[in-house]
Amino acid sequence: MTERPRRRQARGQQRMVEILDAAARVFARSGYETATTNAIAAEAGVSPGSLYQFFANKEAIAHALADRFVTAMRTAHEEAFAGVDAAALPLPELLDRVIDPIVAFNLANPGFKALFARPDMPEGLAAAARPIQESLFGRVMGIVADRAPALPPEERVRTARVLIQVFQAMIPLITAAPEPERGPLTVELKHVLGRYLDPLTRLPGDDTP
Amino acid sequence: MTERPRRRQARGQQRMVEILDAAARVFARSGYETATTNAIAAEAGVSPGSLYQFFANKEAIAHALADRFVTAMRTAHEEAFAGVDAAALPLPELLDRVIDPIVAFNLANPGFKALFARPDMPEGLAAAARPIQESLFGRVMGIVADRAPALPPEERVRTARVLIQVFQAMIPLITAAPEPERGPLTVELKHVLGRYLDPLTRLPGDDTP
DNA sequence: CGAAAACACGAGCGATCGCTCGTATTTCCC
DNA sequence: GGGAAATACGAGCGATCGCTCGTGTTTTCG
Repeated sequence: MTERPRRRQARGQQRMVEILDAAARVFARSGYETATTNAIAAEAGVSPGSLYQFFANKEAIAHALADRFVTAMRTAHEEAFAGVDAAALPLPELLDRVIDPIVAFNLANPGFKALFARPDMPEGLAAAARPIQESLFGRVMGIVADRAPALPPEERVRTARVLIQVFQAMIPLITAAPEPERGPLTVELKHVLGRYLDPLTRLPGDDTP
Repeated sequence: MTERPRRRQARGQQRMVEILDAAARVFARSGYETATTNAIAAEAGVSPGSLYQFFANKEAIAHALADRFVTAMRTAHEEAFAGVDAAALPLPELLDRVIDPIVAFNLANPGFKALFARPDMPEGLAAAARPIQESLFGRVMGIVADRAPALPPEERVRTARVLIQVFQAMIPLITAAPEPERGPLTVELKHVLGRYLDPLTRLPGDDTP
């Protein structure tokens, strides 16, 4: 039933990397559905037959690419959230610390959104992305809890959802913008999130500036 | 070269409406690429041959659907922006007046996002949606200009872009949410936009509450 | 009424795409 | 060196899908 995994040579592992690189480019250009496996093979400089020596089918390619992205994303998240004292840091600094690495990740991995932002994403792909989404949700929840401890849990969930949604919405605007516009747009993103979050961090009746 | 348009009977016009209704449902379920014309025909209770009596090809169906949505959207926008004195109205009231009708439109037209939010949208479709996007952009620009006249034009453009992007990002969160969550999420949307916009409406040094 | 146009049907054509298979070459390892 | 496994190739199979076409029915209109 299950085919035993084959022992990859160094050449083969290199090919797999090349194929995934090519797939990322093709998916970014055409989207998942429209991209053809033969086009991925051609982009990688490989025959269709060779491609299927390494990946069982099109979805397996996407899945391997997803795993690679998820790993890179996890690293970016760790960089973004590690050692950040959400309760003590001034809000602007906190936003800088958290947002800049994740924006940088999305700029460095242009295929990422093309693969994961699609509504017709196969279930297997969504499953691969879910742990990283939940991890992100947990971290944002933590920050909200640290900075707005008086907020009821239900509203805390809602706030975290809104923060993540707004953030993810601004990413394509930033990555698609020409270079000189990216900095100001990132500043605007921080304004949106910061001004949304700021009033929640004050207790009722507290009017310190 | 050009085929002359045929004179539609009442029965035919009714069929076209049914086909577009069916297409909206199928597109909403599967997305544009994955949806098959035979599935649309079946959903409409019509043979594939009949479908092509009314629409030249798949893209023509999407285009007609786009036109329908664009018209409905224009109506919703007019309802949202007409007779709103952006300079005089308190910000919360302004947000209520503008946001509620557009949210209602998106709730009433679930196929809309499925057709227009896709990255692989054919160019013809994007062209059909562009006038309405530009109209929306112009209206938001007007509001920003009314409420923050001191803002340099360049920043005004950026602000309008951000407002629209954030708004459109929150729409799927609201429409996908179960009913009891929609109200609170809409309130959050207004908070995000309101708090982002509020500081821009004050001149430097103005600290009225 | 009668002819022309519009409407309706559904089998199947042509093209595309994911994927296979037979074969040839390269690498590993004893 | 030599056999096995891994890598490489590309023509083409099978399935799917957008769309056509031949045929038959209903509506319109003079």
